[in-house]
Amino acid sequence: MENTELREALQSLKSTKVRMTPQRHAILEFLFDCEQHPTADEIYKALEDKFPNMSVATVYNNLRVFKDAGLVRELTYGDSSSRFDSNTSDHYHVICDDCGKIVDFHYPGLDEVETLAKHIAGFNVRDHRMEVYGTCPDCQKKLAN
Amino acid sequence: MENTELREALQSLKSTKVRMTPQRHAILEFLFDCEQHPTADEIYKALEDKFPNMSVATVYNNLRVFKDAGLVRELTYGDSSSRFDSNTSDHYHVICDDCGKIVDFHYPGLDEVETLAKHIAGFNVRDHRMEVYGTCPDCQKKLAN
DNA sequence: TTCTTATATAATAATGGTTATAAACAGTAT
DNA sequence: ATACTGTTTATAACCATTATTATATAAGAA
Ligand SMILES: [Mn+2]
Ligand SMILES: [Mn+2]
Ligand SMILES: [Zn+2]
Ligand SMILES: [Zn+2]
Repeated sequence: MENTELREALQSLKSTKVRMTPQRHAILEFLFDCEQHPTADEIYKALEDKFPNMSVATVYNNLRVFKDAGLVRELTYGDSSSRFDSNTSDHYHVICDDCGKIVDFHYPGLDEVETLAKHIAGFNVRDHRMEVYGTCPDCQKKLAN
Repeated sequence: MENTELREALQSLKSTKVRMTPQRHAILEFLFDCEQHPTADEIYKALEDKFPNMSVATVYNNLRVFKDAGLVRELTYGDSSSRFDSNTSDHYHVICDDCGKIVDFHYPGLDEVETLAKHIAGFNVRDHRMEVYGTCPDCQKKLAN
């Protein structure tokens, strides 16, 4: 089965000045097929068989294009690499401190928090970020040995 | 009035192998006096009059020492500089997208979120992170002009 | 189809926050 | 005094990301 969301993403890019190149298509396809949340370098390495001459800058450039078009979200974590998420619907993440795994986590939006921040701090609230940290089941098993 | 929390922090360092140096004391004092959430470089610049020869590595080294001792918390934001918070009590932050200002924000801990993450994802949950983003009152005024 | 040109790619250099290294230094214990 | 341990300073290295620029190409026009 073809990926519907990928088709929609390609369609939405057509309506702008953005041209479709084989590299761009492959990066977008990988992102939408990918269940995990890959880094730029992971995307680069995953495609090096198909595009042995692709520059890492091309990956970064395209990730920015996709981000600006609202097709992917960037997840940032301190000094380590950003991760990219083609799922732009509202969801949170649970992150393993040991292996770095990122698991999607659905939870009703924290509207109340945003409202309170608006009232207490006087901010014009746009967004919020929430993540839960801990040890994933796999790493729990490994640690038990 | 002397800063009680600073005294307690100094006391807790004494009980370890950590030695007290003038630089270390000044960095810790600055962090506890500072109402904002300074970057390493801001601390470095704030102390360059008192310690014209201090290395920026000394600031980073000490921030790590304090972090390991549980005296300060590091707030990370993607590719930009980390910020450091001497307030280790439970609180959240509201952050201005325009000027970068970080405002403390008290809210009952999101225990429910942690519990759900544990049940749904099977994680051994350790903690969580939550931030609200928007435009601060000052920047709202500036934008209104 | 061929032409045109704005956009994309690839190769490489630059950036900037942070960390590593190593020599000099400063307390403390023996 | 000497040895020991931890600290500072200066500097180099690291590494993810971005900037630069010459070359290539996608896509609309002719
Ligand atoms: Mn996700
Ligand atoms: Mn704070
Ligand atoms: Zn894990
Ligand atoms: Zn602001």
